[in-house]
Amino acid sequence: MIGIKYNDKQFQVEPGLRVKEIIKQAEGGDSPNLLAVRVNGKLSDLNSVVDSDAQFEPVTFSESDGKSIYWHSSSHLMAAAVKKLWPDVRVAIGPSIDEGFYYDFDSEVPFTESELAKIEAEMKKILKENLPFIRKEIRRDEAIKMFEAQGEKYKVEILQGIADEMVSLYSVGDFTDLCRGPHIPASKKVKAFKLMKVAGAYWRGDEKNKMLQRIYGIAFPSQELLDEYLKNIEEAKQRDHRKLGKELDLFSLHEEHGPGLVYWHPKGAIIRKEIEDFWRAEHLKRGYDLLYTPHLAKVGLWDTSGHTGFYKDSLFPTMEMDHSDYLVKPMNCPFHILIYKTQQRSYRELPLRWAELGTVYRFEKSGVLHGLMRVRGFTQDDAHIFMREDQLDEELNRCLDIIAFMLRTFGFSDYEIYLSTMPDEHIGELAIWQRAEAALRTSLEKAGLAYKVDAGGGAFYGPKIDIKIKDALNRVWQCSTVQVDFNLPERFDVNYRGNDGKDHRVIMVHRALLGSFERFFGVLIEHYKGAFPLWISPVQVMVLPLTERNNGYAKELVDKFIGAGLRAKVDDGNDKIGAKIRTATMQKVPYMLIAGDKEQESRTVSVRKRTGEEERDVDPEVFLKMLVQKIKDREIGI
RNA sequence: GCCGGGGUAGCUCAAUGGUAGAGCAAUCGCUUCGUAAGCGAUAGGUUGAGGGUUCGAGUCCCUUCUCCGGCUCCA
Repeated sequence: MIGIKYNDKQFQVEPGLRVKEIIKQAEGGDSPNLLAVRVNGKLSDLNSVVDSDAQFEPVTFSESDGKSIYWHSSSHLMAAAVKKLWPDVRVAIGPSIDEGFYYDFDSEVPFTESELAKIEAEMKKILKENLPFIRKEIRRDEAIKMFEAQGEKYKVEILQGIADEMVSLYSVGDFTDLCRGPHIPASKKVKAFKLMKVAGAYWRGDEKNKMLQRIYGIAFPSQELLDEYLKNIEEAKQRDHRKLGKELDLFSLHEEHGPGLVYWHPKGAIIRKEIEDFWRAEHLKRGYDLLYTPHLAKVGLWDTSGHTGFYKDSLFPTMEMDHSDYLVKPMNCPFHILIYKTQQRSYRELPLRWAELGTVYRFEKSGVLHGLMRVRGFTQDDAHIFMREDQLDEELNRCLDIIAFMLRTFGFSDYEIYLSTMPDEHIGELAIWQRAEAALRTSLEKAGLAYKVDAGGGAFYGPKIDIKIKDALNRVWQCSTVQVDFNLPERFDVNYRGNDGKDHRVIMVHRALLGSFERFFGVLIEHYKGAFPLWISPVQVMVLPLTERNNGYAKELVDKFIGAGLRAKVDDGNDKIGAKIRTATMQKVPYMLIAGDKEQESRTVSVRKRTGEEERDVDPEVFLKMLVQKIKDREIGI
């Protein structure tokens, strides 16, 4: 007999029993939510056999390991269905992902909607049959032979990269796949699923390799959970900045006149202006100077900076004028360096913190453009800090502090921070890298920001911190960045005169808080679903006269608010009050002031928020003062 | 750039290879109304562009631009 501990219950069983049988004994029946177990902390199948003392912990869908097992098994089931329908299709890999699963197939048949429907139907059959997942361990060379015989060349390639002598296979029905596992015990555990989309994906993620067809899917233990998931996706789509940008008249793109180039409409432009004003004021407060630099420079400057070499593919082509070639700037840094080098700099004047809202152009590949998030022309809220090495810690702290301040002001709390360290190919001494990485690390910790380390993910010229914000569909976009640069100071020979009378190399830090105005605007639109905080709302107050008789009083009110520096408008159109409210609410105007005969008589207003709350008999003067204060405080709520 | 799917009125979408339509928005008129859509009329199109097949193309074929979803990339 062996000793088993499950859910704090201790008991004795025969050796050689399957996990699920042991648990059945322990629980006195089936545990329908159970997907797998941890045996002494290690994930294991319910079908596995136990012959020694062990401690079991249940794994269910409610935890992340449970989800990944569930989705991984679902991907096997999908592959089983595909192989049944098209035996000639070759399978590549099929993991679980953050939300759901995918499987990559090499198929002559292009998978379209109708194929997805067929696969779904076949999967349903497989689920009904309740086929068990069976694990088998065999020698690696035997596995290679087996997959070679089946023509599964991708599996063979994977196996050739595995060092272990023994590998495990999982079979479900007729479909056997190379897999570490664990898996759910049988196909019936998957209650509700949907194949979401099909997309191309390169084998092993390398664009030189063949493009495979990747089918994405999602699965849940109940139809209700699936419905809820699909509903959430629909709701997220309602937040898409491209849709809201049109509906709220914020910006446009004109593909026929240049993809990836953004036109800011009046309502978008006023938001940008507010953010810019705030940004500039905050920089001046924090010891930055502001710069303006040109949009073009002769090719020679970009040869020195290295852009014509390293980043050739993303530059707009040269313009020739009077026998000289010019390039539109993809970055601001070289210009700031040129300004730095107009004088012999002393150690006494460092650090120099130079900020610019610099508009740059990069020729991004056609397939990567995405609304405001990935564009070809954008304005970076860029700054370069030139400093002595002994100032590094202090300056990085200041960078992180202003980043945290900015993100907080705009109401962001859901973001990911990465510290990217030295890659294999790099320039600069190991000592200075370590020094800079340690400085970045301590500044993050000092700012109280949780971060992940992306080992080897730094740029060749220095380590960096990236902050990524999520969009409505959970895609992450980089906004803030702090990068230490050992490269440009070398290339441009950027120095200062030290107190020893000798020249020393400056340390240069690039940093952006918002990243680009375009991307940040896109993220803001989605974050607020277009219902912006009062201080950046394009129209802050909409006055709605009830009838024509009240137009005069309404205009009087509007003038009062405009006079106090607010953005107020009147809707004196020929609509009923309900329609006017509907229009203003859909435009996400924070406050509607309803002015009818009663209000006009008593010199009051009726206030309605875009959220639907109402308040009658409000003194406009008091209301105005309250709004002015909220704007001054940059309050996020209204 | 690659794979798949799209591009029809300002917007959102219809239209077995056989007369291009609807709703919203716009314009004009009526209506002057109490907290999320008042009524009627009018106007609006080289169906992304170019070529081809056909008696006939929004629809089928080719080229091209571009968008969407991914992949690769993102200094």
